[in-house]
Amino acid sequence: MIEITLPDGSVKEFPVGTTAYDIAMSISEGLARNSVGAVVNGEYYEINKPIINSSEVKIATFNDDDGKQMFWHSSAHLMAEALQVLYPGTKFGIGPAIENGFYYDVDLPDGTKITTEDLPLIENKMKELAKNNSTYNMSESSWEEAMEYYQQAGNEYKVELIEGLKGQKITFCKHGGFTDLCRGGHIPNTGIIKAVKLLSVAGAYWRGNSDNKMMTRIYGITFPKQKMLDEFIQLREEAEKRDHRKLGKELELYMITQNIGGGLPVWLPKGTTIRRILEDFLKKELLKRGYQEVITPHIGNLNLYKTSGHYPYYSESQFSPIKVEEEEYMLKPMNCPHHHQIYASKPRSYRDLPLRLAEFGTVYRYEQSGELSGLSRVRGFTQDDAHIYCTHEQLKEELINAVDLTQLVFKTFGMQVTTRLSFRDDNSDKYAGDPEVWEIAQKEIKEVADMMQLDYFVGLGEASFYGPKIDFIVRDAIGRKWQLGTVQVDYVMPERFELEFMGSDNQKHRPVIIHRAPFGSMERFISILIEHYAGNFPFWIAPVQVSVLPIGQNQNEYCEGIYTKLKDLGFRVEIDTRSEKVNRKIAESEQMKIPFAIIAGQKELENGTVSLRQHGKGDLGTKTLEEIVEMFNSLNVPGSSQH
RNA sequence: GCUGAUGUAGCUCAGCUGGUAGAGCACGUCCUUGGUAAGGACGAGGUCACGGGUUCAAGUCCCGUCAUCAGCUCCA
Repeated sequence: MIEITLPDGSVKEFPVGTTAYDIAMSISEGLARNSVGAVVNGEYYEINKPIINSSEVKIATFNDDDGKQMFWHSSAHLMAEALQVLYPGTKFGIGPAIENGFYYDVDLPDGTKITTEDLPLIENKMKELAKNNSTYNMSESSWEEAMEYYQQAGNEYKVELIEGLKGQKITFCKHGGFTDLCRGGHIPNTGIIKAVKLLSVAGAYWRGNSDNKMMTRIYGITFPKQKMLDEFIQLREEAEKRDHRKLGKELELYMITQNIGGGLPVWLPKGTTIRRILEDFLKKELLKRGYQEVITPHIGNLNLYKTSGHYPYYSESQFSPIKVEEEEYMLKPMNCPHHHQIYASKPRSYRDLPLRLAEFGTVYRYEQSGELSGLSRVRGFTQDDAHIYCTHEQLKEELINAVDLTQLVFKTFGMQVTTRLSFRDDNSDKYAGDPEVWEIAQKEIKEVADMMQLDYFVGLGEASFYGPKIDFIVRDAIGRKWQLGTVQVDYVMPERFELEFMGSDNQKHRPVIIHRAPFGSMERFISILIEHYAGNFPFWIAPVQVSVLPIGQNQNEYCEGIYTKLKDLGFRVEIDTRSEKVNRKIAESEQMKIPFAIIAGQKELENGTVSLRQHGKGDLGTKTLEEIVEMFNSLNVPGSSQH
């Protein structure tokens, strides 16, 4: 007998060679019916794979992440089988489960191309094959046998994968007429895949390396029930409505025109208002926290960037230098070197530190054309940048302050973030500076993260070339991840720019630099903000807070008075005196997602009152202007989530 | 930059297998002065992304370029 420990901690005895299915049955028939596989000591097991030793066992169903992974991994096999039938000679690369579904990278036979139009065909073949209820059968062979198999099959991709598994037993998975190199962890049979949707087809470099051949990647998702697929599709459609590129146009926040240039967003009046509100909010915080604001030019001498090392390190992603009177200038790709010049402009004493220089600095980077996307990825953007020059002793406290400010920003806007400690990859030579100093910097960052009880993960190889970072990452409406805020430790630039301060010991010392930007880029932050609120900005951010709508032209004058009063009080207000019906005016006010509409007809004019309507909620009834102003004042504070 | 898809009026989109461009909204003028999500009439508006080619004839077919979208690579 062996002992099986279940997730709730209970331990049961089973005979040697029992299966997850037997264990599930012993709990309930329903669980057994819904189980798609099992996690045995952290490894994925098929439901019928014998368990030999005492183990921790978790039964996986489609309702948990492990179950989904097995389901989608198995679905990738099914898609591969369909592709093999439809496009004989296809070579298969890798086909993993991902967060929402799966993909398979394939190398199609010469002359074959798969486009979006072909996807339904493949879908149908998958559904057809699924109905065969084929089981996923695992088998094992020696490394040499496996190698020979794929060498004969002429599949250089699998050969490469097997090379990486030298000396190990190789496992295969076979279902229907398809055999694949596979570690294991499958659903009981193809028949439980009831709903199939192939989502997109795109190119993907083999092994993620742009020097390698580009394969065809097909993304798909499957479900055990059609209803689940319907819900998934509906959710996706809802998400697309939040897309900032769509809302940005509809709400007249920004535009991008080729006449100015791709990736160079133009802020329209309403978008500019939002941006100014965010800047005002942050500037106030910065002053409280001892920052000093500076302004530096948009271009700088190329020598600066040679000193910093950004040029030529990033020369591929910078605009070409501009030659003027025998000197070369760069559109600044970052603000740091300019701030370092301010630091270096006079002798500094330890008494001056920490010196915190802040700038909403606009930088220009040559991003590859295929990368540009709305406000998220652009060629010109403004960082809410600052550089903190401090002593080593002050570093931790300053890091804590910087992280705290970043957290305040996300809290103020109610945004969910994940935190990444971005560390160096020891196997890479892209980093500047002494590895030992890196170790220290990373240790300091980790200590701060622990001290502040950040819920973080470590990203190796995610550091910048001059130092480790704490990055704050959010998702956009369609699930893509973007880095927003960042706090970085830098021992390299003080060396390169020979920054110094006079210590209390009358000796010269190097300061440490913290680079930090809570919003990150104003453009990207606002793109996320638009999607976060689905364009329904809270009152304090809304570019137009209230629209005044006279019912008939007889009330235009009365409404002008209200409009002027609100405007004088500092509210962002619009008035619509057109000879349109009030329904039309309301519709347009709602469509522009303006938080409130003040409506006045003959009745209100005679009583000296107004009627108030809230966006998305409807008529709030008759009020006096005083009541409304009081309410608006209470809503008009940073961090207020009310609309 | 790479792979694939797409590009028609300010916006959203129609335009079947080639036969000389349409709708709704927006815009302008006029009528209408209305009670909580779109009142009516008329009008103006397009080198069908751009450049070549095939054809008697190209928005439609072919090639190239540019841009947008999805993904890959990259991201100080």
